[in-house]
Amino acid sequence: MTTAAQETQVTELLRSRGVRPTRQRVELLAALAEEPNDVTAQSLWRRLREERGSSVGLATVYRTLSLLREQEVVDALTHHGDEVCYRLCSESHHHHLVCRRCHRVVELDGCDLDAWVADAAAVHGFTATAHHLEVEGECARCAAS
Amino acid sequence: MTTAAQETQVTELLRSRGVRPTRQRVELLAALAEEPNDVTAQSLWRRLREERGSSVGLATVYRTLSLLREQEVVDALTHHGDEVCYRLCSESHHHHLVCRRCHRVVELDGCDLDAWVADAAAVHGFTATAHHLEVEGECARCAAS
DNA sequence: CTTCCTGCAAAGCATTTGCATCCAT
DNA sequence: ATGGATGCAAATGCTTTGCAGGAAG
Repeated sequence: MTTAAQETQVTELLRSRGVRPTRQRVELLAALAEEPNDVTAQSLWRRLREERGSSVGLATVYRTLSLLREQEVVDALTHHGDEVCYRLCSESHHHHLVCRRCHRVVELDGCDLDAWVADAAAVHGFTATAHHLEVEGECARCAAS
Repeated sequence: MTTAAQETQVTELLRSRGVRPTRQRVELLAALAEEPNDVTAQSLWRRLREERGSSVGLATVYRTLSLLREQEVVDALTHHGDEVCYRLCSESHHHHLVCRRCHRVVELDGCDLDAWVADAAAVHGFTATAHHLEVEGECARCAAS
């Protein structure tokens, strides 16, 4: 459930990014904060309507997620190949570790690949500006079963 | 242009993966081999029809690319976010360096991140089975202009 | 021959957009 | 008040699928 405290926090987050905190945006972000894994726009929309009694429209979910991605409030992942998934992530540079069985996502903080990446890019005359790493594996729980 | 030698080479590649070398598949793979960068199914289809006089259907392009991806003959990339791009790549493990201005793609061979990745995964109880790194940057040509 | 492949057109689906209405400031 | 945001439905565009005819072994 969404508590008043959570709503306030989410509202502040939106304000701090210059995004007007409308009811729908606050609802969406609060719901996203409670998702343990990444979700598609469609699944988040269904959850909002069916489990949270929101009357938000699908188009608004898309518009809001797109806006939040631009403001770097959420990360957009594409590891399932066909559809885009969203996730509320830490603000610092990090990578994702995804379980290939249960799709659980864990954040890998403390990336120290910058030097390696810069070197590899320089070999080809490139100046590296960003990098994205995704690690696929099996989590302990799935490996045990 | 596609030479007879190229066609033979492409045909052998298909045979070696147990894929029946039909005319369309050979045409497609020969065309892909000449693409310097990654292409979408749509753009490859247009090029086949308009610049190579092929009468291949769009559905066949999708079907063939999908088949070749399963056989690991081509790599599927999603760096533009919305559409899937394909590319004929080296067979060994490698990563991609993409110019954010001109979208040129260079392969980064000799990845020695396995140890780093395995360690990072182990911290979270995961067993790493694969990893994908994409480096975004600016190529020398674009940086100069 | 027989099986798999292809082209075409139609269908499917995620995402975007137009527009009248509504809400936050 | 008033400009931006929303909901709905229609449109868009990539990708897949059904099916009759065609090619490969």
